[in-house]
Parts: sequence; C-alpha cells; structure tokens
Amino acid sequence: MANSCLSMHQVDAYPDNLFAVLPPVTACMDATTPGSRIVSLITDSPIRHRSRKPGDYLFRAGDEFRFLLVLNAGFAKTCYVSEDGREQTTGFHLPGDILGLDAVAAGAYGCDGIAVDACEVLAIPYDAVIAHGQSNPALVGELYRAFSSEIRNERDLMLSLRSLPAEGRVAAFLLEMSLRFAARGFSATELQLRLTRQEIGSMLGLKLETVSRAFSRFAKLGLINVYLREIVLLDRDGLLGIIAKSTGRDRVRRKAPVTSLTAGIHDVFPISPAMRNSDRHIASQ
Amino acid sequence: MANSCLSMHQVDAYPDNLFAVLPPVTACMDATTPGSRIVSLITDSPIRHRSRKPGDYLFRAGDEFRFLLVLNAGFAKTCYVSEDGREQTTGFHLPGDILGLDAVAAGAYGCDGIAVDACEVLAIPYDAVIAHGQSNPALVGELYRAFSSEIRNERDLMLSLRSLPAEGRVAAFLLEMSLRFAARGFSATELQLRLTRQEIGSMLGLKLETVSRAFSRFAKLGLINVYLREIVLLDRDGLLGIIAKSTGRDRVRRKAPVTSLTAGIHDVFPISPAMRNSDRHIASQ
DNA sequence: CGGCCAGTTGATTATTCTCAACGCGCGTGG
DNA sequence: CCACGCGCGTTGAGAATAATCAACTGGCCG
Repeated sequence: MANSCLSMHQVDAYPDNLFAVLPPVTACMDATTPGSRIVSLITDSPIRHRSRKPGDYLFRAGDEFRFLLVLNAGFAKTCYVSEDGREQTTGFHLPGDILGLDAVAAGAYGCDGIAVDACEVLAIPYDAVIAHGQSNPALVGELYRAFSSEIRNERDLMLSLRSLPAEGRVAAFLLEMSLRFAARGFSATELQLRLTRQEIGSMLGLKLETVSRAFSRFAKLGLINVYLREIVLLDRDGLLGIIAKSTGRDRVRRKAPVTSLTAGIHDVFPISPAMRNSDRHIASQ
Repeated sequence: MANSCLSMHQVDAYPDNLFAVLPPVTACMDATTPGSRIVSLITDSPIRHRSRKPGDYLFRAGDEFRFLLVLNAGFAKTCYVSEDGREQTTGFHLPGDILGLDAVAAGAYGCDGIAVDACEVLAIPYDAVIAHGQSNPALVGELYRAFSSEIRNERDLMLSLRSLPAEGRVAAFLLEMSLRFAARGFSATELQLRLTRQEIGSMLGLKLETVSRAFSRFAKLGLINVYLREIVLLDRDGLLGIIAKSTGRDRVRRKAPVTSLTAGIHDVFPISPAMRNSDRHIASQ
C-alpha cells in the first residue's frame, strides 16, 4: 500500500480511546463531538469495538441497518452509489463522527462506509439506542442534536457546492477540514487529508485534475504548502479571499417584512405548560 | 403578485386538512409523510395552525428554535444565507414536510422559511416533542426516521449536484418533484412547480438561463411541455436518458472483499429479540 | 402608457472537463 | 538487482459546458 507507513504513523498518534480524553458530557457541549456524548450515555449497553485496517468496509450499501457507528479512532469515508450506477465519495469522517444516521429511515445503509486509515469504531445497536432512550431522555435529545447537526453540515456543504466555483470549493473544503480537525485536537494548519485528489474532487463535484490545479495555484499564491496529502495552511485570510472573490455577485435578496411565523406565535400564543387536549386550533385567515 | 390567481386556484384544490385524508399511521408507512405521522402522535399537545399568504416568513434565519413546523397545506421554500453573504434557495417543501429539523442542534433556525403559496403549518413546540417522547416511544422512533429521511434526501440531492451536468440536474429535479408530488396525491405528470427559474437554478447550482434552456430543449425533444411554472412530463424514460447520458463515464469502483463490519458483527453477536422495540419497523431487504 | 418582473433566446466569454503526457514511489517478478 | 507495471499526482492543450451579457417578449400594475 502506498500509504501504509503514513497510516501507521498516524495510528500511533491516536489515543487508545479518544473519548477517554474528551471532556465529560456536561461540560462544553459544543466543543466535543456528538459521537462522544452519545457513547457516554450508552456505555452499559452492548457496544462493540472493532479495529479495522485501511480499505475495510465498515458497512455496505444495502446492508440491513442495525448499528449506529461511532468512529472512535482513525478516519473513514462514505461512498454513495446511486441506483443508476453513479458513484462517488460523499463524506470524510473523523473520530467522534457518527455514521449510519441516514440509514435509520430506510432500514438499510445507503452508502458504503470504508476505512481510510486503520480505524476503530463503536457499533451501537440501534435497538439499544431505542431502549436506552426510553429511560434516558438526555440520550434522545443528544440523538436529535446529532441528526440535526448532520443535516446542517450537509446543507453547508451543499451551499458551497452550489454557489462556489472550483477554487472556492477547494478553499472552503480546506477551511472546513481545518475546523473539523481542530475540534478534535488535531492540528488546524497541518492537515493530513488522507484522501486522494479523486476522492476530494468527488466530494466537491470536481474532477481530480481541477483539485490538483487548485492546490497548485494556492501554493503558488503562498496560501498553502502541498506535500501530497498533507496540506499546510499558511494564509487563512487568503483562502477566505478566494471564496469571497466568487461570491457577492448574487442577486440582492427580496426585501420582506421582519415578521416571521414563529415570532408571531411566540407573541400571540405563549406556551402554556399545561397540555391542551383539544382539536387542533385553526386560526381563521 | 404575478402568481396570486394561480395560488388561489391551488389553495382551492387543497383539502382542508391534508392529514385527514392520508392513510392512518399504521398503514403503508412509506407512502405517507413523516410530518403526518408525527402530527398524529402529538394531537393532544399545543399545536397551532396558521394560515399564511405567499411571501410570508414562516421563520427566519437566526430566530430562536422553538417549533418544528409541519407544512399542512400549501408550499414553502427555504432560503439559506451563509455568514459570508451567499444566499440561495435550498429547498422546496410540500405538504407533510417537516421544517426546522436542521435547527435543533444550533437552537436557532439556520435558514429562512418562506411561504411560496398560501400555506398552513402546524407548529409543534419542540418542548412538546421532547415531553411526548418520554411517554411515547413511537414518537421518538418517528422523529429519528424523519431526521434520517431528511439526511438521505439531502444526500441524494447532493449526489445529483456533484455528478450531473446542467441538463441532467434539471431532469433529475423534474423526476424528483414528480415523485414527491405523487407521494402526496398530486399529479405526477402535471407539476405545478411554483418556483421561478431563478429559484430552481439556485437549488440546482445553475443560473436561471441554464434552467430555462434546459426546459426549452426538453420541450423541443418532446420530453416535457412547459407552461411557465407548470411542467407536464411527457416522457419519463427520455428524462432518465438525459440523466444516463452524463453518467456511466465514472471510474470503475475499487474492487474489495464482500465483507463489512456490520455483517461481521451480525454473525458474531446476534441481536436478542428482547431488545427489539416493537415500534421499530425495518423495511425488509 | 411605462416600468417592472419573469421568462426566453442569442452571442460571447469564462470555467471546467477531457485527453494526454509525464514523474514519482512502490511493489512485483524476471 | 533492476525493469516493469500501477496508482497517484501534476501539468498542458483543446474541447465542451455553463455563465455572462444583452436583447426581446408578455403579463401585470400603478
């Protein structure tokens, strides 16, 4: 394997159990990962650790959904295969990320989960999630937040996909990765991307050559240094400038009154602690 | 308003309460909407109906998150505004859709929700969702499914955004809208899109002229008829052909062993039936 | 009427993809 | 050992695609 020595080096850098070194659940909720919070709430239930080596499948598209997987150490990617044969890398996952949230509704995984590096996952039986939730409301709330976070992250990525040209997407990708690495205690400036140009391009809707050219140009501009899959961020503002350069030519937004439904409801119908048992109240127009 | 007469016509076509005519919760889970199932589980809690007219804000980016909104009748869109000023239409929502799922984690709405047409929403206090979940496991399961569905839908859209050229995206958009309309009892072939070319383009990462040209070309090919914002699908296979034309030139997928982590776990640790939540329904494979 | 907005269409430009060549590291097998 | 293949990455030239700029239509409304 071309990256075997690289991955060995990385694995040595991981703590044995990432969650052991993360802050406790009650502290600084935003600073830790959804995965760690949920795992800490289900420690007594059947959780399996599994060490995996690069290239291993964590799950496969079409597999029956039984487990939420929390990435405990290492890195993984998800590859989506649509029914008409298109395939692409859809996500890159860091320790603390939860995989499989998209599989709950369908009852089957919709994409392949593949270890990029040696990695270790905690497989939480969905049955246990359900069972624990009945006695532990905090877990349910955490799950809601984890789902919600995932949706928000996807939206943010889509926003970049839709509104930015190639170089802007690459710049946004680098800054995003920097944030995600930093949030997990990795370096925010020396990014071990671990993904091929092809995989990065697939995530961004670009061809591998376009990704390579963007990296080369950023390096020429002094914004980054490129050493194969390690990218060193030198000038964050410069990268932000790349993004800003392509934005701003959008239309001005339609002006509108400053009211909103929820604001109105809050004013007009303050929430009463008592549950009103009645038919749904229909406001006449 | 350019579409006021159109919207009046549409409003007349809505049943007074869409959920009243939808199948009951237990039947045909896939055929009904997440919103209807959840609403039917919280009928006794403070739910507010509000009629809205076109252009009204249902919620605004930055508003404190208090309510999940179930669109009961009419159509709405969500507009995302990123911190650096980019703005775009991110979603188009039909009766039965749930809005605000992405706001749970942040505690605030991240995008504007805007009525496209006269529409009516059920605002479900998140407090009530939490409270009811503690006594009603079925509701929690439904919520999980709703979240999960949303993630899956976003993924599917992103797949199209990343892998398809302009015409492919438009074709995929039309077929997707057809499915969504059909699932809610609207015509699957005569689509009242209700969105401007600009809004459609924004969702697909295209400029309005590109959308217009795609429509024109599809019409010239006899695949659709275009009457402003009403699109009549004439040849679904033809539209699929447009999509297929651009796919298939992807790389062959990396070959890999047929094992996966979850399959392995399944073999080693069979799930005990006692853990199974009776509410949970997994689609057979 | 005249302005405005949504939509269509054409001409031109810019961006990105495609195709191709090449370098490099690393394994494999002669 | 070294040649070779192969995967990954870079770079260039040309082709294809989509964006941009611009003109024009039609409906609506003040």
